[in-house]
Amino acid sequence: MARQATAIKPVRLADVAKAAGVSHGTASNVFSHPEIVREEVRERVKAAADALGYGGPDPKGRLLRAGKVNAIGVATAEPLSYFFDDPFARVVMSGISEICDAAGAGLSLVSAINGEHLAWNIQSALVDGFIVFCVEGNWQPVHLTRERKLPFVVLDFGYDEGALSAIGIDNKAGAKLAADHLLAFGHRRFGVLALSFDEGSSGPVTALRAEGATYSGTRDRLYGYLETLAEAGIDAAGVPIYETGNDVPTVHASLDYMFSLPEPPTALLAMSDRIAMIAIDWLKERGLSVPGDVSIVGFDGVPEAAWCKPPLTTIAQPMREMGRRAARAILDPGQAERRQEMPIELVVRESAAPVSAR
Amino acid sequence: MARQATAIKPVRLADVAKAAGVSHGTASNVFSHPEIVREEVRERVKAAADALGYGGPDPKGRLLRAGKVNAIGVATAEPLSYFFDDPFARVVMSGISEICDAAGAGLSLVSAINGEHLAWNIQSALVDGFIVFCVEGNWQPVHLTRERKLPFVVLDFGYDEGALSAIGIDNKAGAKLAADHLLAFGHRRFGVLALSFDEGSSGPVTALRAEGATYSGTRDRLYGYLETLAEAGIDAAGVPIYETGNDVPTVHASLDYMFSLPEPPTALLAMSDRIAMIAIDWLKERGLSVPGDVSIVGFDGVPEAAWCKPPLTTIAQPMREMGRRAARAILDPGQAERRQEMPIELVVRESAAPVSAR
DNA sequence: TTAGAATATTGAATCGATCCAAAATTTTTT
DNA sequence: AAAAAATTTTGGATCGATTCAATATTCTAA
Repeated sequence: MARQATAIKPVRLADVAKAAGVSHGTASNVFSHPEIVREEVRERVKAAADALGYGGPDPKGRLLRAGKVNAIGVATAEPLSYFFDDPFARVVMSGISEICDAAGAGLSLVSAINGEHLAWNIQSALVDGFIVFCVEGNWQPVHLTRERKLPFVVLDFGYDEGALSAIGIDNKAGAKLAADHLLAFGHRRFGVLALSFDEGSSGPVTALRAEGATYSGTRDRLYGYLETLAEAGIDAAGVPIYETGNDVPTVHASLDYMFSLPEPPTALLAMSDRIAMIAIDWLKERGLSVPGDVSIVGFDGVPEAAWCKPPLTTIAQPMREMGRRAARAILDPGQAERRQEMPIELVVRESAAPVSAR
Repeated sequence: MARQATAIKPVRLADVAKAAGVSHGTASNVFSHPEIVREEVRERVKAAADALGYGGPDPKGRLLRAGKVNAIGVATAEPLSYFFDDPFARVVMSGISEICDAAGAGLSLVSAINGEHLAWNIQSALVDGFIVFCVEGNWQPVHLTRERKLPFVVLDFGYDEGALSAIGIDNKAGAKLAADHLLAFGHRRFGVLALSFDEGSSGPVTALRAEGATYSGTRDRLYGYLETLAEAGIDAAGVPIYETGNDVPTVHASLDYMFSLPEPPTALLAMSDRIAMIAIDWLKERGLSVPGDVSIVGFDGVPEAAWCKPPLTTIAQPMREMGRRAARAILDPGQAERRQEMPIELVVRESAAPVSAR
């Protein structure tokens, strides 16, 4: 049997109907409502379909009439591989999948690094609604998606324009939790390993940096840390803050900076688990023990954080549940609330401990 | 601005045209070929669209005319979350993503645990072609996909019906590589931790078990192991073989079995990295050192295998490249070959070492 | 001013199905 | 055997756009 892919002229339902000597209405029924057509006719039509190599009703045609695609779109401005590589995204996607599976819905991933493609891809995506991964405060996909006038939910990683239906967390409260935990262990010398405040920037900064920040998540986390420290009587202005790009080189740079200070920190507040894990590796390589010499608390609650050495104490977002909610909001758009704030939680593991006696 | 999701009556291009007092042909051009319509008219139509809350040309309509969806489908009979959770799948997906990104194509994931949904989802997926993850030798999605008469490629994890375009590896050759490696270290007492030969079966087996196996991958790997051992003068009939379900309980059972034998193995041939990693944990818990007391070689080359303790020696499949090829085959169906056999490679890490002197 | 060229706009045909009211056929009832 | 009821089949309308040949309009040049 030769490959069929090269079929020059696709067979249409009408062709099958003609060949079987029935109306197209009947032919359609054979495939969509077989129970209402007489057996004899049904067989004849099916035989004709087989003979012509008909691949079943083309969903393109069906779709137009049906209206509903039965698929939810997930959009991001990151490359598509983000969905499979990024630990955070993966857990969220897993939650989304769960709901799709239960509803028998499909999942369409839409992305593009290059802006032009992104626009087109979002405009032409065949979906009933969008979940937008608004990573790194890039709002373009949000706007594009909104244009489609389809149900959509923003998975908000630091974005809070009131007007849209978003699912997010209280970043400031999360940061407070982290700082409180370290404070309770008696730490007084802190360092903040921040995420970007604006697209692509990095380097040592002061608290003022947060003011005009594009990424409100970063800003809120910083405020959460600093306010908590201040309440504990620590001079927030003296706390070194370094803006990293959530990648190895900038995190290394941030640590080079902090540990060359006259009074290096004994406690590190990392705004992501990724940063924290990179930091742990760096510290171990420098012969500093975690949490013996330096304690560190991450942020996000990525699965990897549980396997790393030592297991990372972190602020966990309910990622899977966020995914579930987002998917439900699309599949059942009626009851989407304006904004859902999910609870965060301090997950105590082994990377933070009482300040050492030495 | 109120939520739009509840729009009772979606606005159609024709409505916009009417409101703007132009033909629908012109209205269509405003969106699809704006350069050929006079500026004044263009603005008028756009204004009308805005006023009516038109979300842009509905891809459902456009699609029917255009023919091409510009999306590739990935189908499996596993739940959707498989794509985000399974380490093997993730790497393959990452390769697929790469090509989709480059081509500006979307990615539609299709699945269903329940067979009925699967059929429907595959039949109604809006895609230009399918990549089928034929895990665990479940052929149903393959047949369903073939029915669509679209380009499709099977990512073959142990399936080799000649008639279809598949991408796979030479399982037997891979198994030989693994066995040779352990043989070279002087091992003479082996144990085989097999994958299933048929849907859901497990337990201790003999080489005969492979004969009628549904899963040719499992069969070929077993033959590869056994033949190589036999060539080295080892009595293949004396090698314990245990069929596992690639999960913790059955792998534990397999180890309980092997290590209660009078002459427990010093070298383990695992048919998947997952099995190997579960085995390593089990061995360590029993106080057996790897590779000091027991050497083990995995199969697949999953990323985790590099991070585990000790890092796993394994037979790597070029998963990412398999994904890339599959995606290319769909996007450019002309030159899909019948079957592509990808090279496998022995990745030497630390889980296998010379047999200990004791 | 006007013929001719260049540019814009129109509207019918098309994509591939499903739906549904009406017509045809078969079955049941009287 | 005719009428009534039930079951099948038909074919036109529809979903929402794009395309393209034909027509209308505007611009240029004489």
